[in-house]
Amino acid sequence: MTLAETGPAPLHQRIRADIEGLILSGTLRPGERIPVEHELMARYGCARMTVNKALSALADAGLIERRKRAGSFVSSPKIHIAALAIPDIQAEIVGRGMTYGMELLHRALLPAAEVAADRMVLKRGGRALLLRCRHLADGAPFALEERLINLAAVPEAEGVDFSTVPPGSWLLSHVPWTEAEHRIAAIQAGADGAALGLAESAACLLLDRRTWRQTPTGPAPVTAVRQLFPGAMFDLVARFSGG
Amino acid sequence: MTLAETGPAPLHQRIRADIEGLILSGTLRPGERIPVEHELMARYGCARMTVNKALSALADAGLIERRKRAGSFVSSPKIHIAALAIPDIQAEIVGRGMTYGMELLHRALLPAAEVAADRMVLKRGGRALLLRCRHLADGAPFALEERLINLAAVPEAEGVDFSTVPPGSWLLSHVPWTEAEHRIAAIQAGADGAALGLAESAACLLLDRRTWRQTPTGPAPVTAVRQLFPGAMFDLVARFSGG
DNA sequence: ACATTAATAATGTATAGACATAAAAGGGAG
DNA sequence: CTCCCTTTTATGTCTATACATTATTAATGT
Repeated sequence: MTLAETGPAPLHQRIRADIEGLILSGTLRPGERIPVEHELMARYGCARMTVNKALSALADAGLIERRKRAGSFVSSPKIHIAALAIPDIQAEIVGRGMTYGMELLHRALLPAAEVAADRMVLKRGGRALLLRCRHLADGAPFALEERLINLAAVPEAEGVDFSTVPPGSWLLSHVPWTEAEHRIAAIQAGADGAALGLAESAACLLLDRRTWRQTPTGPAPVTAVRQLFPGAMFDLVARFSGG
Repeated sequence: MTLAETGPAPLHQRIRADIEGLILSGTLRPGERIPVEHELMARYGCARMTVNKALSALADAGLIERRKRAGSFVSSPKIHIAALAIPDIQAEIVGRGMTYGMELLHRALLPAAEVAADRMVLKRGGRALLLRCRHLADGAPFALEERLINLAAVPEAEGVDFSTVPPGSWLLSHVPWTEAEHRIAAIQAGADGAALGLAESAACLLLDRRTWRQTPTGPAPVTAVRQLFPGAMFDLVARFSGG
């Protein structure tokens, strides 16, 4: 068995790939019409459902728009660039081929009154767990994290030993979240610079994320994180896509 | 016709929505098994193809994983957060309800030798257009942009009057691109701060983007941009998704 | 006991046909 | 000419069936 042995792709995937190729290569330009289903049926010698599956997938992916009676048309590139926001710093570091380490700097239980309303809105009498930790990649500071966990939504968190388990990784695998709000900003390191080995004036990336989970009585806040990254750059490759 | 009149959704969408709801609400947790197709057929009183379409869509969306002989399982949340990188600053500003303005600060034709290889690799004898401009929102500086356009890939660009048309908007509507590479970083404003009305030490967001277009002889560079945003924050809301 | 082989249960792909739905195009009445 | 109605075309959904693929489980033969 050689590596080149990919095997033949299913027909609907081939049709999809063919058309995708035509669009990405510029042969079919935005606004142009794609052959109607019956034509593709004839061209590939298959049933309409097969063609339909391919075109539906392209439509789902946002590459084409389908209009009844009119046909299918290449959509103009609406760019939803993928990905930033690192949900799991441990996974990110390991994925970069470095060894991960963490230090728990601070841990406290806060009554609702002490939690800033702009970070998380808790019910009266609720409590939150405040964690402050430092992530290390190959021993060097990678990020500083301050996190609030709503103990009403995630009571199990109180018993977890977060001195070895990164809170983000633990939450990701234990709590389903349904909505998140992100903010990204550039700020000067200030007093936090020391923990990252930076000057106070050094520019940092600040990632602010709050997540909610769906409950019968509406969305309940799960966690709020603020992560500070030193000068680090995030590279991301995006492909043309309208989804 | 009232707004509430949504009409009944197609069955496969309803099935999909039902299961998605179970997952997002936490009733079905990551790793748990989803009823097999025959069970769903019975429950909804429909054909297997219909159930299959719903489950395939969920799998495409990354909410579930399907294994032959074993069944379908809720996947653990792999987060591909949507969107950052502002492809069209004009659209972004207008979308925020502000008035857009721009100033072309500099325009030059560069021979290939003068283009830094880390920004764009040009063929011998090729030329690039260098543009430097400032974007304004409601009259205030919004971003500083330095852009290179490969004239071999986009010869028409040489004749365009970029003193009124933002280069990003023009390129987006005239050149199909197929691949882009992004970088994001936080840096201190330095000498550029003045043009943005900032101190030299102020932290800025730097967005670096390079795009290619597919050609018969392989991908050809189209443009390389470097955009500097003052303290601005980008907000984005993401939903649970694995796509 | 162990390796090999067969049965089985689940998903994956595909077909041919049916009816529904939407929008464009055309035709006629006023 | 304009408005309204009908026709036509293309997509949207769904069914019932068939066979392919794959991994597990069970059976079998040494």
